Amino acid sequence: MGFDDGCNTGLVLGLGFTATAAALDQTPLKPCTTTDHDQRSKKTCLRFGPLAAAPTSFEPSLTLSLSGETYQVTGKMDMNKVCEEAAADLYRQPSPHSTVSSFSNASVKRERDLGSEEVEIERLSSRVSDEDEDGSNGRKKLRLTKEQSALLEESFKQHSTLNPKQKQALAKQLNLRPRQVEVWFQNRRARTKLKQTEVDCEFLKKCCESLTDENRRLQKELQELKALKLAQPLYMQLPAATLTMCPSCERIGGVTDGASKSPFTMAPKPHFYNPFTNPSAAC
DNA sequence: CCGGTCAACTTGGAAC
DNA sequence: GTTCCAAGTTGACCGG
Repeated sequence: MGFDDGCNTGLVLGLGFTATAAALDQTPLKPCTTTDHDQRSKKTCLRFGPLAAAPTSFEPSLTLSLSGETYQVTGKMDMNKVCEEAAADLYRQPSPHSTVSSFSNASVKRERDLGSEEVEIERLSSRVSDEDEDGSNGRKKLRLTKEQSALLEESFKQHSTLNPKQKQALAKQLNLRPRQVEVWFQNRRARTKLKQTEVDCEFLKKCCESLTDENRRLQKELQELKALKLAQPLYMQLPAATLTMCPSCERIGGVTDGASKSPFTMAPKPHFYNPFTNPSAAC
């Protein structure tokens, strides 16, 4: 049974969630299933806008209305700060060890995707050989050196995506194949997004907790107001919005709607007396 | 041995 | 058709 069932008190309790319009209107929070994008997997995910476009502030809100009077409670968290802290976590350095690796079996598609010039550069710049020591074609794990990682991170800070020219230049500078640079950036963006999702998730959890608390508090307040209302005279039990005062005779009028005979019935929409547009509605 | 990390891969969709 | 990217996966490697 609903908690407001059977008693038209005119009290309205609302739970809301608003975000700074400028931020959210470009990147709406979009819960989704991966079936949007990928029908191979049944896993679900929460997708948000990219890091740079993440909402900078959410304002969880809880509203309590008494016949048109609205009390609103909002909470605010600084997303920028949270994001910065999360990003800082990502900049740790991998421990350097062997940089020897092998070419993995490059796909036909990849060969096709690369321009001939790029393929040539890859061949020349690769630190690895086409063959493993034992002649097998299994892929070995490449670990980037500290310097390589640092430079890639530095570059990523400047722009999270690379155009072909930047990719070539960076690859040359790092003595890596352009493909490796490309893959590193792809993986780096994925990590950033993952981290951001975790941060967002934590944030939403906190919001949910605070709103639950606030909801509990307002429910209690609502019960108290209802109890108070029952103790009042009959005419005062009418929702405030349905009461009109005639400015000339100063008499209180009830609901004029013929469908609502009972003084306890709520008007579908709160009706406010406006002396300019609605002269003496009560009479 | 196991779980975490990360480079490399595959696939599919969007933009051109 | 080509290219780029996101999402998901694989497999090597490492530390506990």
